[in-house]
Amino acid sequence: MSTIRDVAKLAKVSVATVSRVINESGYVNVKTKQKVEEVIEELDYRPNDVARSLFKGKSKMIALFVPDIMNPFFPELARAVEDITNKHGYTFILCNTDNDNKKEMAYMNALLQKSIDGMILVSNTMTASQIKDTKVPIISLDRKTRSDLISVTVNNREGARQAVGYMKELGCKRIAHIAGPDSASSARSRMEGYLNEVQEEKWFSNSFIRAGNYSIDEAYKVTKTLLKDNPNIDGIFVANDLMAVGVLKAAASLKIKVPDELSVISFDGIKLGETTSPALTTMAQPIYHIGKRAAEILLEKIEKPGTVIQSEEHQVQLIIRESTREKRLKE
Amino acid sequence: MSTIRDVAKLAKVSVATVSRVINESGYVNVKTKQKVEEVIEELDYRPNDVARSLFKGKSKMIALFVPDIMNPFFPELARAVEDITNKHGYTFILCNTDNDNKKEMAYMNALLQKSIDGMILVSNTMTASQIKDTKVPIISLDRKTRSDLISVTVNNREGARQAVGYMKELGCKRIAHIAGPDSASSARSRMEGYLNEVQEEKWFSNSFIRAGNYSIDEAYKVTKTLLKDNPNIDGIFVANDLMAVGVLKAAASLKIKVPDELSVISFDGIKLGETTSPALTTMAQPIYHIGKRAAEILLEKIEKPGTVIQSEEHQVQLIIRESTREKRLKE
DNA sequence: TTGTAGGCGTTATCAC
DNA sequence: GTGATAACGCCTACAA
Repeated sequence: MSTIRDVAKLAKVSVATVSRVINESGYVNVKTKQKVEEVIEELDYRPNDVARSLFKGKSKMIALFVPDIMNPFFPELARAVEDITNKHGYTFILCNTDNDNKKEMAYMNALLQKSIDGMILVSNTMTASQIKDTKVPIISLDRKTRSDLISVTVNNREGARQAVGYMKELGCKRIAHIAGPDSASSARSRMEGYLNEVQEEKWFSNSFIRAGNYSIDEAYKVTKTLLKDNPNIDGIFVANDLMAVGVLKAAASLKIKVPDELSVISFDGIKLGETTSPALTTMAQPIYHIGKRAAEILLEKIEKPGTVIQSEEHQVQLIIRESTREKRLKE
Repeated sequence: MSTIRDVAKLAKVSVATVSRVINESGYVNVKTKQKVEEVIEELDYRPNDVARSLFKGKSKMIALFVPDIMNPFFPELARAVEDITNKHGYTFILCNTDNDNKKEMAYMNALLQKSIDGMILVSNTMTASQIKDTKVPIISLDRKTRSDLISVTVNNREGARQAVGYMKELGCKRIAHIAGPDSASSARSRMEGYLNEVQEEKWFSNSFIRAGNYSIDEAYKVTKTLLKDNPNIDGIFVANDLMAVGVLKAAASLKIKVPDELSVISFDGIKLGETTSPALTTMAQPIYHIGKRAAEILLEKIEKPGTVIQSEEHQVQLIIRESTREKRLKE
C-alpha cells in the first residue's frame, strides 16, 4: 500500500497538497491538482482510514445491537440499517446480544475503543446509568430502554387494541393473549392494548393471559395448556408472529381448526407469517422503514451534532390473511 | 477519554512502562506494575484501538459478505461467524452484496482501507483477478468462487443425489427439478447430482428442469407452469428450502396435494422448512457448523500466517418431514 | 527494570 | 497556492 508521502514524492509536492486534493479542501492549482491525481491513479493510492480515524476521533462505523439475528424479525431491520449507513459511507457492525446485559456492555466498550460513531440498540436491559457518560450518539429501536434514549418504535398499544378489536368484530367471545417477555417494552405495550380492549368484558379472566418469550417453542407449550384449560377460547391475540407459529402448531396438535374453531391474530408482519398454513393475520409493522428511520436519525445526530431530534412512533397496519374468520352465528 | 500519557504521568512512569503492563510484554517491576494498574483503574483508562490498529496495520475486524441477510439461510451463518470472531476478540462486519459485483468490490476496498484482517465471502461473482493482489486472508463459504480461494462447503452433488435417490425409493416415477441460479456453484452441483440420478431414466426429459433463482416467487411461477405442462410429475427436487415454499404454494394453487399426489424434497434445512404445511423433507446442511468452521479457519490464517489450511466439504443429512410420502402402488 | 524517541498515515495550522 | 510540522494515541527498538 502506498501512502500519501509516496504520492507527494512522486508528484513533487508536499503531503499537505496531496491531502488538499483528496479532501477537496483549500486552494490548489489546477495543474498541480491534475498532476497529483495522475500519481494517485498511477500508484493506486487509497487513503488509510485508520490514520484518518485516529486523527479525527471518528471511525465512520455504526453498530446495530439486536438480541439474535436468527430471530426472523431482525434481518429486515438489519438490512435497512445497513443500506442506509452504507449509502452514507459508513461501515455496518452487527452485534448479537442474546438480551444479555453483560454482552451488551462488552460490545459497547469494545466499540467505543474503536471510535464507533453511533449505535442503534434493540435492547431491554440497557439502563440509563450505563449509557449516561457515553458521548457517542445512541438511539433505541423497536423498544424503549430504561433510559431517556431517543427511540423509533411503533404504536404497539394501539395496534394491539386494533387487533383485539378486529377479533371482536369477527364475533370472538373469548379472546386469550400469548404475551411477550415482560422485559420488552413492546411486549408490555401490546399486553396493555389487549387489556384495554378486554378487561371490561364479563368473560375476561386473567387465566386467558399466558407468558411467552417471543419464541416458537415456549409459545407452543403455553398455548397447549391454555387451550386445554380453556376449551371455550375462540380467539388468540399473539404478541408476535414467531410465537403465532407455535400457537398454530399447538392448535394443530390439539386438532383445533384455525380459523374455523379458533381465530389467531398476531403482530409484526414478518415474511414467515405468509408461509404458514393458515397464513397469519397480523398487525404489520413497517419493519424496514423503522430501521431506515433509526439509521437516518442516528446519522443526522452524528453529522450535525447540534440538531435536536425526536422520538418517532410509526403506525402498524392490519393485514388479513387466513388465520382469522368471521364466526357464523348459529341460526 | 484518558490516554496512555495520562496514566504514565499519574503513575510517575513512562508511557513505555504503561504499554508494557497493558500488553504484558517485557519486564516490569511488580510494584510499578501494581501502581500502574491502580491508576488505570482510577482513570478507567482503555487503550485506543484505532491508534493500535494504525501502528500494527491490523484492525481486529473481520467481515462476512452475504447476498442478502433477509434470505433466511444467512442469519444462521452470520450468527456462527459472529459468535466465533467475537470469542476471539474480533469485531464483526456484515455486508449485503445483492450478488452485485460492484457492491462487493466497493465493500472490499472500503474494508481494506480500514485494515480489515480477513473476509469470508458467500459470492458467485468474485473472480480470481479481483482478489489476487489482496494480501488479507479471504475464504469462501457455501459456494466456490471463480478463483482458488480456500472454501468451506457442503457435498452438494452427493446430497442432491441422495435426495433424488430417496424419492425414487419412495416410488416416484417422474422427478422434476427446480434449479438454483446457474451462477452459484452450489446450484450447479445440486443440478449435477440430480442429473446423475435421473439422466438415464427413460422418462427423463429436459423439460423437467426449471430454472429458479433461490427465491420463493420465481419458484412459484416456474413450478406452476412446470406442473401444468407435466401433470404426471410425482416428485420435485427443489434446489433450496426457500424455493420449496414457492413450490408448495404453486401446488396448493393447482389443488395438487403434497405429499399425496406430489412429493417435494429440498435442500438446506433452514428453520422455515419446519413451519410450512406440510413441513419440508430436506437435505439439511450443518449451517451453523460451516459458518463456524469458516471463521475458525480464517482466524487461523490470520493469526498464524504460516499454517497451510485446506478447503473443507461437510456432509448433509436427510431430514424426513411431511412433504414426501411413499407411493401406494395400485393393487 | 525503565525511559527516550521515532514512526504508523492523516489532517490542519501556520507561515511563506 | 504551497510547504513544513505538530498533533492523533500507541508501540517498540534502543539506550541507560
